[in-house]
Amino acid sequence: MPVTLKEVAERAGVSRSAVSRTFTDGASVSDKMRRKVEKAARDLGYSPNALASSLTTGRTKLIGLISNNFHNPIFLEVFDLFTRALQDRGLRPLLVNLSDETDPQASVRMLRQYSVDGAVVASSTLPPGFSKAFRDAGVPVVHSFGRYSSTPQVHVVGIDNVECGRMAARTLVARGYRKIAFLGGPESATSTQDRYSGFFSELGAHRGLTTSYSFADAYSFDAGRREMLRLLRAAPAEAYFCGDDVLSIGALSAIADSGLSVPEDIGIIGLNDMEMARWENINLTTIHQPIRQIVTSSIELMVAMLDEPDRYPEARIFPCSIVERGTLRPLC
Amino acid sequence: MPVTLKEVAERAGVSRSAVSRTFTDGASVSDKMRRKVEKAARDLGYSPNALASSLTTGRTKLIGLISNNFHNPIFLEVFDLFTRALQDRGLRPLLVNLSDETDPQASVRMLRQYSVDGAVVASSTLPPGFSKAFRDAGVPVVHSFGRYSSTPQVHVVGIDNVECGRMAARTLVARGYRKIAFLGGPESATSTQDRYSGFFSELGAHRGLTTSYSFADAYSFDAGRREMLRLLRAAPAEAYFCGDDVLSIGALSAIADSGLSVPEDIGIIGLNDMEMARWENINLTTIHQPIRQIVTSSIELMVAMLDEPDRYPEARIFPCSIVERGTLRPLC
DNA sequence: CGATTTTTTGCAACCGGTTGCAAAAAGAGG
DNA sequence: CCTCTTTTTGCAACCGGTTGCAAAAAATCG
Repeated sequence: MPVTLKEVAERAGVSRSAVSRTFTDGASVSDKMRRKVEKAARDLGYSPNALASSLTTGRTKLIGLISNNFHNPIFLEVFDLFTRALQDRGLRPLLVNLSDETDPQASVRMLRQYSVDGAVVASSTLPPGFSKAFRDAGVPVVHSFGRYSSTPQVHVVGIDNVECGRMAARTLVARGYRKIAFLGGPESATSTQDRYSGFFSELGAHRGLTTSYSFADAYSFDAGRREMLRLLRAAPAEAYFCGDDVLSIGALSAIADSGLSVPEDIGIIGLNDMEMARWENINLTTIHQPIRQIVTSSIELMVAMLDEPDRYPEARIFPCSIVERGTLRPLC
Repeated sequence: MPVTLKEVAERAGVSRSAVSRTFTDGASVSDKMRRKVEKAARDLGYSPNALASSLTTGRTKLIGLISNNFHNPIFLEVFDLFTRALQDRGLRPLLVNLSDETDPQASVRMLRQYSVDGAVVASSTLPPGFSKAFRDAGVPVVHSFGRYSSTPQVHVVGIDNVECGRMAARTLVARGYRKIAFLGGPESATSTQDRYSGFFSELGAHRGLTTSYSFADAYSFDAGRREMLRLLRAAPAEAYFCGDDVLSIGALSAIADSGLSVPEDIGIIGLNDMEMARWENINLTTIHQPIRQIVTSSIELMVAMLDEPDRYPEARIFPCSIVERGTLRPLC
């Protein structure tokens, strides 16, 4: 039983439009009127119904925030950054957990029912087709951490995973590793595929290497640990490029359990540069992904699209860099 | 430019009410009519505007999900569980990040503007007064992980933190530790206060102990690490009850860096039993907090309140239990 | 088959706001 | 003080749905 505009109008003895105008900025109201209305509103504890007004204005300030990764701590930081950035701009995140459901249409329908002004897909695993479905449905969308393409069909903000794969390969080769392996995230993830292809295309340019690969079934500590435990039972490689930092840290845990040590017995390079990577007892050599910039840029793009829905799709790709710590042997 | 009910009505050649009724379950529509309308709707790609209907029905199916902890990985799991549970029931989480803002009124106002059907406060740090503000504003609220009280003013679902403190104290004393300390989370957090008071009230019942305490400034790895590093520079205690598992793990990292070992030199007991706690290279002795049950129960309560907003407030407290692993010395 | 009951349908008002338009009020200028 | 502008205000229609009510249609029954 919240207070309505009509009640405020009656108490202030003015028309409903007058009340509406005092709460719409840019509308023409005299100071006298404004004071009268504000007084009445305060007395009654009125605050306008955002949803009702969205009916006529066509904007809800609701933004769908869609993710399918609720196991990788990096995403807690991502959620933190996204929600703050949205809130700072008066936008509201409607969170969608895609963990099981993966059909874009269901999400699109749901978000349209709630008339979201836009949608942010925050996932390094979903294919471009997923976010495309939003665009097709007329929902402004930006795909954060999505697959890089020189001809993107939707706005993409992220990194060039192929290049990261190459960078990892160059780094391992430079350290003199000859038996080199890729321990990827889920095989179906676009980020896994791209890192894989960059990694092996670069390795292919070098001779005398023994290479192999396998995939963890999720971007999570446990999956990395399990997969590394499995690898250790066979003959492990000299160095691994792990799909990301959580996989790396899971792998490190597995290696420690087996009595082997890093970097003496096995080298590890990760990707993300999450907070934990710099703990002294982890001290992970990794590729830094500029998460804050990606989030900030995604939101800027989203905001721009609110005014200009048909904005030409662009890819914003941020450079990554190697962070040298202690899980690879020194340069020879 | 989404399709509206009116357009569907015109295409099907029926009244708008007919269309509305086919999409409202429990409404009386003949099969013939239903088929006609559904056909037209399908042709046009219509789906009803949830916000418009909320105007008359008074329900948005929007639930505010409020948290101020975006640094503790345990909360990623909490978000995962909450969002799934809500989605399974056709409810939508509107995420509120309280990291900076801490005045309840601002959140209350915002969530009322969006006419949420209810609010879940997921925080072990916010005081009961925070959630009370929602109740006072007529917004059904449940405080998950909130402070236990025998006379709760709002629905509270969680654990008895005082009892957990006692449990930790009993465990440490039983292992023969005499120099015992509390490494709490933020001092202002209700969970910290309760764990502290339970811990020391139990210790007080034993003689010959040396006790001390300090607080980390957040429930995060880094804060735990920093605080333990500080403690190690002075004379550390024999055993620590850490505010929660992330603090424990941060502390373990600090201890490892200092060349000391666990449990030989220092004992640690945590609280939460997060996934990482059972990694073999961490192997943290801790107190298990039944997160899934807390979340499930919170949502059940929320759903019940949607039908019965004035339901008498209750506290649902779940028992915790010690999980013995390797960070305390064996029982003597 | 007609009368009676039950089901289905459409009308019109309403939910809580916004907004184009014209009338009313205020200000400017002579 | 009277015009002419400019600003402020209210009316009424509209946004996309829902719902009570009464009329129309269908079903039941003797």
